[in-house]
Amino acid sequence: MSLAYPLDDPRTVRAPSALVEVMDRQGARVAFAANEEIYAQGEDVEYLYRVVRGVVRTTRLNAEGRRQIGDFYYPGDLFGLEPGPDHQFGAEALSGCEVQRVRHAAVRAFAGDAELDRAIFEATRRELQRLQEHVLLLGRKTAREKVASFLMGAALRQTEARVELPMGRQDMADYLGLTIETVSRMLTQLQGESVVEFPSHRCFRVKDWGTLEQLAD
Amino acid sequence: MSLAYPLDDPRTVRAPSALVEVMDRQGARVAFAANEEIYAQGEDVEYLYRVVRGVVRTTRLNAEGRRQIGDFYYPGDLFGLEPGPDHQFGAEALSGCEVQRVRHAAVRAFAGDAELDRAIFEATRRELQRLQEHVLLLGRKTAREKVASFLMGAALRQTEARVELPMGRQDMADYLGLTIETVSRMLTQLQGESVVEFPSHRCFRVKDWGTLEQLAD
DNA sequence: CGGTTAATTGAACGCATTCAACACGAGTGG
DNA sequence: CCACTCGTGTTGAATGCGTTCAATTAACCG
Repeated sequence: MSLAYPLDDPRTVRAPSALVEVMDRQGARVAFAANEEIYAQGEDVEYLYRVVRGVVRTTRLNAEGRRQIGDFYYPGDLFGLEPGPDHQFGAEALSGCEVQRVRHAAVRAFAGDAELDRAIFEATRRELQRLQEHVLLLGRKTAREKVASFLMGAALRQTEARVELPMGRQDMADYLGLTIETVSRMLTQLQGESVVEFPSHRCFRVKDWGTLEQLAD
Repeated sequence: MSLAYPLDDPRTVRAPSALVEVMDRQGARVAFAANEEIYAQGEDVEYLYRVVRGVVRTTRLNAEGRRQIGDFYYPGDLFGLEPGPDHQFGAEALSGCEVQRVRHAAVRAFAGDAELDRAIFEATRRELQRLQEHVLLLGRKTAREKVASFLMGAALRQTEARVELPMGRQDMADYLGLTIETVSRMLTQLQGESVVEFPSHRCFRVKDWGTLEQLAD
């Protein structure tokens, strides 16, 4: 077997077929209502998940109740891959959603299949890249830049001009390390400068790609 | 035994044996002076590295010159494993240091060895864990908590009561997403409260583990 | 329509930054 | 040994960005 050498750009790699096959054969589909918990922070890692429909968020709460969102997972994305034996972050259905899940034990039974190992490794590497960007965003960006980066990411995720935001302001804030008020102010500001336009709370359109790109770095 | 392993630290992540073997056989040792660049941000990923002596930092600069430190790597740690084909972060010798490096191509020649693949995968997962903690630190901790977390991490890295800090204040600040002044103030504050004690700038001792632990979460 | 939650806006506050001055230590040469 | 310098770290005062608290508005759903 061979892992992901040479290194390719994870952004170009989509759903790894070998893994999808195993998940299709061995995995069960489970539906979750909005805000329902898929697994809890601190729970043992048991399953490997894949989003079929809807969006999933991973969250972590500290002792004082401050919440940090790890990431948002869209249809096709793998999640639940964690470095340790227990979940550092919990997972919740953002909207009503459907996920496919398979026990790690079942995946392990297929170990030896090179393509499968590669698929899991790829997913882990993609996770690494997301986290690197997240660190950069949280560490050295202003509120304005954080929000711009977020909108940029959402816009790049879809091809249409009209971008749908599946999450509310609180989720955005907890991802960006800000408060809802600051997020709201920055959105108003960016809209006032005609960088973006919000026909409704959960939907926007980019009007000035240059400025947005520059702000997002 | 061909490899110097100057590690007495239980928390430091050691390179898995299969990988160490390959690096010993195929890898070259290279020495770097303090602040010398090991590889640049944006450069192609060519080698896999392992710290032999000294400490390495990974850094990323944005357009405005703001710097974010990804992590610090100690003897025994693997670094240079990145998710994409090019380095998102550059690597520099913090102090004078010695690293062992092996081309990914050489590692690839040994692919097929299950233990080796597993070793690289393990290293990637450890990287993931470090990043998860970093995200949490940057997103939802106060300056006081950030500095406390940093000291906690440094203290847990070694068994002795006297903890050596290999990096300066600027490096600490750029890791924590703060300024040197704020870092300095928090250190003075924690010392004033007898949580820690600094006999010199680069060396400290924990006096109140309970408080430090609580601050670090 | 109300009833409820989510989002925006305003005003005051506070934490971290900024800018500036000062202290300290290490290395160098008189 | 002291004076000098340079780099690094600390401290002070003022500013400002983002938060906090509070009130208002908008959206959603019966």
